[in-house]
Amino acid sequence: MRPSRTSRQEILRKLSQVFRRDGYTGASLAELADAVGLGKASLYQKFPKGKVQIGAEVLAETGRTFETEVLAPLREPGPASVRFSRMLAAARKFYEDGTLSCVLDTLSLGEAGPLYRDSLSDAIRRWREALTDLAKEAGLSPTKASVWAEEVVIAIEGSLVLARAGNDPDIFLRALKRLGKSLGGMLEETVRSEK
Amino acid sequence: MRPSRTSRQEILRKLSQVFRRDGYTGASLAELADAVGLGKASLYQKFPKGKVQIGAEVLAETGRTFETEVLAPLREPGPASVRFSRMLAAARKFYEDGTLSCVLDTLSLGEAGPLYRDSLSDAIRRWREALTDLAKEAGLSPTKASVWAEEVVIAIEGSLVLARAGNDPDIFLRALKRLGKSLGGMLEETVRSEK
DNA sequence: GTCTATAATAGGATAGAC
DNA sequence: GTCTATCCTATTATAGAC
Repeated sequence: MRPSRTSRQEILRKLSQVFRRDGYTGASLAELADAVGLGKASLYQKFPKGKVQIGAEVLAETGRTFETEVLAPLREPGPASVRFSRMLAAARKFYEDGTLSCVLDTLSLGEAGPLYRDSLSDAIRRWREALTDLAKEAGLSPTKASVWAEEVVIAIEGSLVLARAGNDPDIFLRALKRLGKSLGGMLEETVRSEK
Repeated sequence: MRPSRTSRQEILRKLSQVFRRDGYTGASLAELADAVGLGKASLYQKFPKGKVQIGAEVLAETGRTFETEVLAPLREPGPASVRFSRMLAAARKFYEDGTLSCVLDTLSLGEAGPLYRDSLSDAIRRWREALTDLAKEAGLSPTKASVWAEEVVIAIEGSLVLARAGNDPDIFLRALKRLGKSLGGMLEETVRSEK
């Protein structure tokens, strides 16, 4: 039996919500403790190194969740367009229809940046690589595949920022819809240029 | 003589740097005071309502600067493609080659969001409108112009987030380069679909 | 494991001297 | 106008009871 393992995952997911709403500095230990329904002292029992450790473990857990829920569909069998659509649907859920920010954004600002730089860079790289692999498989040249992957990640991050700043989650949903057509569009262009 | 007016603008620009690096919560009064070379008490002389007022005035000043330095080129006479290129060059400078974040990002997180929502929404709307007007003038339909404008803003904001999170400002510069070709690309598509 | 209580420090804000 | 000094609160973190 391993109740503690599951429990820690659940705790980390609740903690991640606070970081994704308030950023690293804005997430106080009081809020973090409230989010998991514990006292501050109990958090220190679980994370002896305090807030820095909480952030690090939240990032690690968020990365695992993102891999299994959002990136996994890209690597499954089936047509590339379907796999990509599944990733977009999973992203929509992961970002709660544009109402929840990305840790790449909220945990890279200010003092948090230097703390988590490696973890953040890795997460970006993995996301881009999974998309690049899919695009190459779909028939794009390595160069075009890489560019397309970069643009997908940029569009998701940018629309999340604007959704939050403009208090308008629809901009995120619209961006996802357009992305759904972008792989096909890139392939058409490629075909056209080959004629 | 009005030395105070100019001086206040310079002060606000220095203050904005702190908000753009550390976010609202992360920008302490000590740091803000340091940035302008004054004591904390002197800041309260200039901004009696404290940090909330500093943020509000920084946003207003940043908005003015963005209008005159980045958006103004879009409204000047000349070919649309040239005006757009000038906006991109100005944006590159405004975001210091991808090393400085956007206030839309850093002043919309956590507690700052509710405080500055209106100002942030306005800034997004003005940016999008200026781009939409340019695109319509260039020959895009109102619908396509609006979509293109949205995608431009999204790409800039998204690439800035990734530049910061991945510690790789080049992604911002690459995004700007691709945007430079995007207006022409949209026009080509339109022409093709009209055939 | 979780709690109350409590340091110790940092942050926002003000008073009053100069 | 700017400073030093100070206040009050919030924040991070720890000690020790249960």
